Amino acid sequence: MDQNVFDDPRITAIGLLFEATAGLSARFSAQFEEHGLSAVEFEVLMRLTRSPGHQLRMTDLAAQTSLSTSGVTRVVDRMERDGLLRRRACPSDRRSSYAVVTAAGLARLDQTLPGHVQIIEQWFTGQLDPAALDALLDGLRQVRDAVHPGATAGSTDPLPAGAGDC
Amino acid sequence: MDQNVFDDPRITAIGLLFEATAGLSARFSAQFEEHGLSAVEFEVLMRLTRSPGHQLRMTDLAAQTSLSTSGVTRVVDRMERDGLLRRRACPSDRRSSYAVVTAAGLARLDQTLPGHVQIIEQWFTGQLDPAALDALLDGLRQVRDAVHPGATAGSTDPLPAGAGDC
DNA sequence: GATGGAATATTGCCATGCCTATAGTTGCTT
DNA sequence: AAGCAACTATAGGCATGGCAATATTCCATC
Repeated sequence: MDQNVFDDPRITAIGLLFEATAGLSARFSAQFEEHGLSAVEFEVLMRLTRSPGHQLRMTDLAAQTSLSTSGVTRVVDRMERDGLLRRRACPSDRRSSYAVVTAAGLARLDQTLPGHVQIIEQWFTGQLDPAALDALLDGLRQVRDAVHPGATAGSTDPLPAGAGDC
Repeated sequence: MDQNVFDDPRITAIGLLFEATAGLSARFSAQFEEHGLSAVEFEVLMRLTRSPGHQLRMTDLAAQTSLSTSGVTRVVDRMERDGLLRRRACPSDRRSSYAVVTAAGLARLDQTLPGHVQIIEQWFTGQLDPAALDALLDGLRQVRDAVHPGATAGSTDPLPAGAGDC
């Protein structure tokens, strides 16, 4: 084991990426908690709310988040219990069901978003002058397009419909 | 709930960061699994191996990873069972114990690292020309320094000793 | 119109890891 | 020296979420 491996610029680079992301995640989680949400619940709320009709099939929601389908079942269970979502049967396909954001869910997201955006501004976008930020985002976009995990959390991607026929 | 919120450039920016990171994480996890490691175990192995004597106190290991102290107890349990680490009592302070990387642990890391670095090169550093990469890393460094979560995964930071007196 | 394969959501079982409580040390203060 | 607060590692209880199995529904093919 060569000690110099740790000084490899690639190791350093990936370390920077993960440390920056982890630091931001921690701040987000703390703020979500103030509003009674977990990071996953916020992610789900964002994805649903920006989808047509504020709804998605369970499968599509899983594909667009960091969760498996069973994970979606469970987080939707919790959020339905808390009144943030409700399930709606799909009339044209009795296998499917939709998760729909309720008024309470929209209100919760409304409460949470300003602080969320403010944290992004304070610790991320606001840390860099506009040119540096553009350069950073261009680089990230290129990496994201390359590694493309489907569509995950942040929701930058064009929406792959999913609301379909119901 | 204003639909335009989702087009806020700050939301877009944070989305890019998290999607890129998530995509890389997924590739890493797949490769770690080929070598019988989880992401956390790799993180622990990296942190310990780059520390003086290939060892850290449990507390320091927790501070330098994404785990709590009880999380460290449990991951060290597993890795000790698998022969990758062993515990060593600290003679000068009977409260403390060290996690020490074994020869098998070093060998496992040796097996894993080349592929890991290759993935970084293929999907991250190699995706950008040198100037763009530098710009990206400068931006990340600035964000990391601002949000500074202590020392986490990637291990870019100078080491806060921790091997101390034993 | 049957039938078999694909799709969908859910559940059981399990691993992981956090929070809190606990027990053992240490060292400072009186 | 006795007491006490801080520190350290661990264990119990709990929440989360993945994988595999399951039941239901759809659809294409015969």
